[in-house]
Amino acid sequence: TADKIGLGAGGAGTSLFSLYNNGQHFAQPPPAHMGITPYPIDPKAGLRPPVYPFTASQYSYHLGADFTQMATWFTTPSLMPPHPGLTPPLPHSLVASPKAADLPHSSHDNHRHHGMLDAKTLGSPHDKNLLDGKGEKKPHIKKPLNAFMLYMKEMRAQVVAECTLKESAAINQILGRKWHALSKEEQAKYYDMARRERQIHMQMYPGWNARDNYGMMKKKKRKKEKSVDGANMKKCRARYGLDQQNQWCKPCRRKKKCIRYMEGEEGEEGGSSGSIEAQESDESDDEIQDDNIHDVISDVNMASPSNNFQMLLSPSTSLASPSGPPSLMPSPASLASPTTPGDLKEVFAPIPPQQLVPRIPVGTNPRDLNNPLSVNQLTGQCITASDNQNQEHPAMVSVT
DNA sequence: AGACCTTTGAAGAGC
DNA sequence: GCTCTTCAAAGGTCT
Repeated sequence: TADKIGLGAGGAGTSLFSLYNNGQHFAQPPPAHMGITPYPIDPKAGLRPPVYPFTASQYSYHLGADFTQMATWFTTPSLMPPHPGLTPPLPHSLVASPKAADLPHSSHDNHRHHGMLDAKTLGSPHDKNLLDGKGEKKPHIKKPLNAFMLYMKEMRAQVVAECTLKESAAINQILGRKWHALSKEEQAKYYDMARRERQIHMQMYPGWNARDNYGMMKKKKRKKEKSVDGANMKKCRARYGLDQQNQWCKPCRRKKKCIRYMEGEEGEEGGSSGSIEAQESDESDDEIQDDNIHDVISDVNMASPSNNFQMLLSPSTSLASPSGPPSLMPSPASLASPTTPGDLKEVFAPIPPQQLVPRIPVGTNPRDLNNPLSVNQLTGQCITASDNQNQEHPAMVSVT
């Protein structure tokens, strides 16, 4: 049966794992430049298990308790590998989620290791994703993971372990910064992995199209579109760019819905919102000033995230621009043209080395990474509880 | 229960 | 060719 499903010990001769690692074991400690501490020791369980979710165990083909499920799935004609003689390793879109595999209290840990298809990945007969409009089964084939997704899978556990943050949104921000901090060579490793994922995915599902999965999140999209800061605000931004903000309509400058774009939308939300002039002038000065502060903060983050500038006035919202680039770490693109509007100097000041910034207890607002206490804004590293013990300045924490 | 948040990259659609 | 949109993972939080 193993041969039948293409999971023989030899498989294609070389496991994806060994391909990815050029023969090196993947569960090595990460490069020192990542600044990751060695695996902490769990007093109860001893050494932590390897934090890489897709180490050898995931890319070699252990047959365990879920084997029957795998066999059933793989022997489904429509899901069989396209070429009988081809025995491709499983791409990430088909292997077990570490969530299921790494459950600390799993009743059969030894059998639920990585590399096995789980119900979530495969979809159960009751999974609504498997049913098309006619009630017929339609397997949901997930997209192959891209380089960053592979990196996230690998590094998430480490970041979570060394950080008090637990929310994925916050963790992902850290991971995003760490990703940018990787060397080209390090990133190339993940790009290569992603490329192989796509190749294998393509071999297994020749007819699959990314478009097939579209619509899954349509609900979300519709809800987002209704929000005030929807994509429409990008219209003037897209049209004129950040360099010509004087050309933007007033609502756009204030992160409101673009009235110029709304002119083209017949009778939708724009029609009931009153005239353009009214929209441009019917708010109080206080509101405008308040908005401008938020805009300034947001725009600086977007226009020059690399600047060595510290936000001294924080908007009430945690992140200035959900769709903007990473605002706290330099990005390669932003390094090329660091600009900061001169009129922002009253709001922003350069951070001298070792400047003390107000400390807020770790975990107060875990999602707020503009909050310097959650993350070292220059390194992307978490500020841990132990960092948060500046005796000289109990209310401050040093940022280097 | 399910949407949201947040990240980057791939891929498709539309212009 | 460019821009925009969607979806991959994750899990705590919110509705």
